[in-house]
Amino acid sequence: MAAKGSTKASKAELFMRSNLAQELEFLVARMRAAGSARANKALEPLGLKVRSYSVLSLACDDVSPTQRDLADFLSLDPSQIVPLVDDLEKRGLVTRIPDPADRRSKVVIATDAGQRLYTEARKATARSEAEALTMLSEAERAQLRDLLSRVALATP
Amino acid sequence: MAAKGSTKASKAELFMRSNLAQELEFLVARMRAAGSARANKALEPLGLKVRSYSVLSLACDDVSPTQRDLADFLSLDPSQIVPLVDDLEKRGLVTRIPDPADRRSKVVIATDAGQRLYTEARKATARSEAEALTMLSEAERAQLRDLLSRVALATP
DNA sequence: TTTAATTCTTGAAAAAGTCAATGGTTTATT
DNA sequence: AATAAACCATTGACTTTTTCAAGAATTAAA
Repeated sequence: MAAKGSTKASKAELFMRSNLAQELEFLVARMRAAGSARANKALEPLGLKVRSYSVLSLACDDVSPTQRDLADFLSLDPSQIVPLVDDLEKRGLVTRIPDPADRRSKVVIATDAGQRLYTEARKATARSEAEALTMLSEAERAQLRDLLSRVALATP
Repeated sequence: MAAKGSTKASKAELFMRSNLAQELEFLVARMRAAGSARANKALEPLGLKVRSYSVLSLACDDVSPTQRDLADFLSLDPSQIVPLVDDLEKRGLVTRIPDPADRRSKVVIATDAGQRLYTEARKATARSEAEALTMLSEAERAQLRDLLSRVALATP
C-alpha cells in the first residue's frame, strides 16, 4: 500500500492530540460510553442493565434507600425510578416497604433472591471494570478511584 | 429538632460508603451527568450543547474530521452526526467539504464565524470544568486528566 | 469485472429524559 | 388546632436521544 496521506494509526494519534481530547468533560463522556456499553453486555445474561443493577446494588446495601434517594444518588428523575423498581419487584428481587417514619416514602429492599443475583452481578461488573483498566497499575487505579470519588461525590 | 434516626447529612455519608459508590462505572456516570448538565448550561447562551460544541471543536482543530471520524471519536452513531452538522452548517459555523481522496466522505471544517464562536465556547467550558474541580489541587487535576485520558483514549 | 465494504443519509421504532399534575402525607405557620 | 406549604410516588404527555435497517454513491478486494 502506498502512502495515502494519513494512515489509520496516525489519524487516531492526531485526534488524541486535539483540543477536545484534553477536556475532562469529553474524556468522562467517552469513558462512560465505553464503560456502560461493556457493563451492559456483562450484565445481560443476568437480565440486568447498568440502571437496574445500580438500583439492586443499593437495595442490597444497608442504606435503606427511598425512591427519592435512588433518584438523587443515581442522577435520575424520580419518575424514572418507578419502572425500574417495578421490573425488579415483578421479578421478586426487591420489595417496596412503606417507610414507617414517613409514609410518603417507600424504601426499596432486596429479597434473598435479589441478594443472590446481586452477588453474581457484582462479579460481572468487577470483571468489566478490570477489563477497562488494564492499562493502569493497581496504584494508578486506586488513585483514579480516589480522585473520581472526590469529584463525583462532592456535595453540590 | 429531635434526633430522628438519621439526619440528611449522615444519610449522604451512608450512600457514599455504599458498595456502588466504590464502582468506577458509577462514579464516571455520575460525574458525567453533573458535568454535562453544567456544561450545557454554560454553552446555552451561545446556542450550543455539549454535542454540537464537540463537533465544532474538532472542526476547528487541524484534524480534518470526516463525519465517520466524528461518530467514532464522539461515541455516536453516524446517523446522529448528520443533524448536528446540519444545524452548525445552517448557522454558517461549519462547512461540509467532500474529501477529494475519498468522495464518499465529507470533511467538516469550521468557518471563520465557527472559529470565533468556538473561542468563546471554549472559555465557557473551561469555566465549567474549573467549577467542577474546585476540590482538587492543580497537581491532582493534572493527575486526573492523565489517568482519564489513558483510559478513555485507549485503542479498543 | 464482479463482489464486498464503506460513507452519508433517511426513516422508523425503542429507549431515555423532561415536566406538570395528582393523591396521600408530613412539616411549617398562624 | 387549623390552615397552608412542601414533599413523595406515580401517571401521562411530550421531547430528545438512541438504535437499526435500508439505500445511493463510491471505493476496495477477489
